Amino acid sequence: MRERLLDTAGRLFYEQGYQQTGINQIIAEAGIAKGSFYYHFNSKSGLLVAYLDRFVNNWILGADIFLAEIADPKARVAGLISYRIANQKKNGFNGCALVKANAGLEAVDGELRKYIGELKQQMRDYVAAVISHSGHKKIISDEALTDMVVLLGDGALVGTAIYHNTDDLEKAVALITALI
Amino acid sequence: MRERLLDTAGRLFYEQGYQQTGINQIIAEAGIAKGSFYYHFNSKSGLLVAYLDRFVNNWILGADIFLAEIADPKARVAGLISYRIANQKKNGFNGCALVKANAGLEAVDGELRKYIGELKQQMRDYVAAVISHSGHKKIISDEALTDMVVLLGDGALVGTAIYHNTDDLEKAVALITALI
DNA sequence: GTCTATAAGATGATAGAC
DNA sequence: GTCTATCATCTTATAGAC
Repeated sequence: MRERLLDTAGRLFYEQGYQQTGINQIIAEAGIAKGSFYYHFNSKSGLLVAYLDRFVNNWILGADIFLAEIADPKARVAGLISYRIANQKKNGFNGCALVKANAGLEAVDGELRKYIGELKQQMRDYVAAVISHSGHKKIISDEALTDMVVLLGDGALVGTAIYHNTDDLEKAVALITALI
Repeated sequence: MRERLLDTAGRLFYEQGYQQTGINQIIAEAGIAKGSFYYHFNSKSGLLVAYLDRFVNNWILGADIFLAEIADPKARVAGLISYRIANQKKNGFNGCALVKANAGLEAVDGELRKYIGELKQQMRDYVAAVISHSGHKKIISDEALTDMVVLLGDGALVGTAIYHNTDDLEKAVALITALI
């Protein structure tokens, strides 16, 4: 039941946004009563935290699987963006789940925003690890390349969420490929 | 009155997000009755469109003023990001208004998302114009540099909205400076 | 652990007086 | 053009039966 709620809520949060998705819709689509929902989660924002946590875990696990297919360690750096392209094609071009969740919070809620920042840092650490094992051309430093991949990736996902295509992500792949 | 509503709503939309801001709060802070609000705007999303339109106009006007202070046309390319740093410091580190508004819409509302895409294109055209007059080193093409500036800028604003600082934007300045 | 019924309040929007 | 009063609906969350 808890898993079913997380699945349904995750899908709706990502497609519609956190604020746009009400408890009523979540329980209706999951086929679960309201009382049961509040047995498993203490509040709507508690559900959001659980969802974001699972999202980042799955993102890293999925990246491991995706990059394992790429033999050349240099190509894996560009593969970090290709992975995002694959994710977007699979999940409806709604951009980054963390960014979308962050935009759906009041400016007041610094606690939750801080937590999102920590999750984002986990993703950045993963990117940095891939780059450190890549043996790239060192046109720019490891750190600068990490900035490049993270910032270009996030910027391109912004375009993805607005235009509902992967054009910007493909531009990002081209820009990064020239540097590795 | 209409201007006062736009000012108040714009500030609240940007600080809190579109969905988080109710008509009641807008009219309370603007000191205007609900009936008067609906005399000036036909709906809440009508107000959003007017606000976004004005935002992009002001963004371009502000960029003109900001870049006029920079003598070297090459330095103006990096100045496009410095401009965003100045904006964020002035307005509370909430990222890009268009991105934030887009995240606050249902997936269903394709019409409004398309309009946001057009506004975003106006900003990109402005960036492309600055670059075409910059006489940069041509390490990469005009088009690739435009992608770079737009995507790095948007990506860095994502970090700004999450961490409430300009660290990522300053990294973007460094990356771009190395290319011009 | 799941359910139904309900609470208290906020939401966007409208009607009609002045 | 601005106001007050009101509408139906939706929101998150709780109480208590089974």
